[in-house]
Amino acid sequence: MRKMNNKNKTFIDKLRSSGLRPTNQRVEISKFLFNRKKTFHFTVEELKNSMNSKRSKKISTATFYNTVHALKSAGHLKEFSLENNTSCYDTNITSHHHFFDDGKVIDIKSDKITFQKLPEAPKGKKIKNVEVVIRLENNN
Amino acid sequence: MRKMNNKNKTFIDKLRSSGLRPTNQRVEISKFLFNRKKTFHFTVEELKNSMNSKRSKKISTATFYNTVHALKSAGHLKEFSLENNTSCYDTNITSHHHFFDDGKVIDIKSDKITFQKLPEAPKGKKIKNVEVVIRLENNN
DNA sequence: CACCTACTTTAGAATAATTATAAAGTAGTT
DNA sequence: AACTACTTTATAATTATTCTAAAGTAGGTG
Ligand SMILES: [Mn+2]
Ligand SMILES: [Mn+2]
Ligand SMILES: [Zn+2]
Ligand SMILES: [Zn+2]
Repeated sequence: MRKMNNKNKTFIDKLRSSGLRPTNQRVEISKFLFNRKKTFHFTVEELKNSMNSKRSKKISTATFYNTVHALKSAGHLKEFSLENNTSCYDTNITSHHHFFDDGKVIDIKSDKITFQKLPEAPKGKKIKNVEVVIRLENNN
Repeated sequence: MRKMNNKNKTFIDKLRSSGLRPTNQRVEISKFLFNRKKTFHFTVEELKNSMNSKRSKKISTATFYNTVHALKSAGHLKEFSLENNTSCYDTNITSHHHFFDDGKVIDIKSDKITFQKLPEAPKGKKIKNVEVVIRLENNN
């Protein structure tokens, strides 16, 4: 049985609401993802390397994938594809947009982009969300 | 030496301007891609299956990948990632946007979406392009 | 506490998309 | 016809991801 303080509360709740028991591995992952000032973007491989490089007892790849998937399904993470066809996860789950700058992904707050005109959804369909990617290149 | 008529001209030129000699396999691929009324979206696997199912002598996977990559590099195809992290190619190389409806990808003409506000690029950078994806779901 | 059972973790195998390799084929040129 | 460079292809390798099945762990029960 593991002692838990109020600071742990939020990220443990995210596990619970994802249908996951707060085991040690999952708590560490959820803490790493959510117990920080700024949101960020990561691939599962990056997450695994960041966390496991600091640990003696490594967390397995399958646990990273399973935990991230459950958090994503519960709506605690957003997922999108990078240009090299790998999944990138976003701890910022608010509706927002992105700059793609070479490998880097940078948030654009939702209110920084507004539309003058948007098409209607085809009949029988409705719009689930609208996401903008602005690709960057160097000046000159 | 292969007889060629004017109708072949355009898609053979796309091969030449991609640095590819117009061999039989490449001509057939380029013809399949560009010698049609409407533009379309495809994965390499779909392209390979569509073409090879009609042929006795199959074109190899590597030739599909090599040819598509060269056409893409020369700007005759656009590439983007589907939600399952596979590459989708677009014979419509004009700047435009997409509906993502389950597995289906539908073009949105550029003038159907206009912006009221767009963010500036970070210093040292400029905007290469702006692409919008509108995800659809069923009504009700 | 001892036990049960369901859930969890993990190493390793499997899969899927893509890329690399290297041998055999082909075409344009002399 | 012979030469050479480019091309095609089968197959192996790689990468990201998912699956499998065995071993580990945690709550609840008596
Ligand atoms: Mn890939
Ligand atoms: Mn994949
Ligand atoms: Zn983001
Ligand atoms: Zn398109």
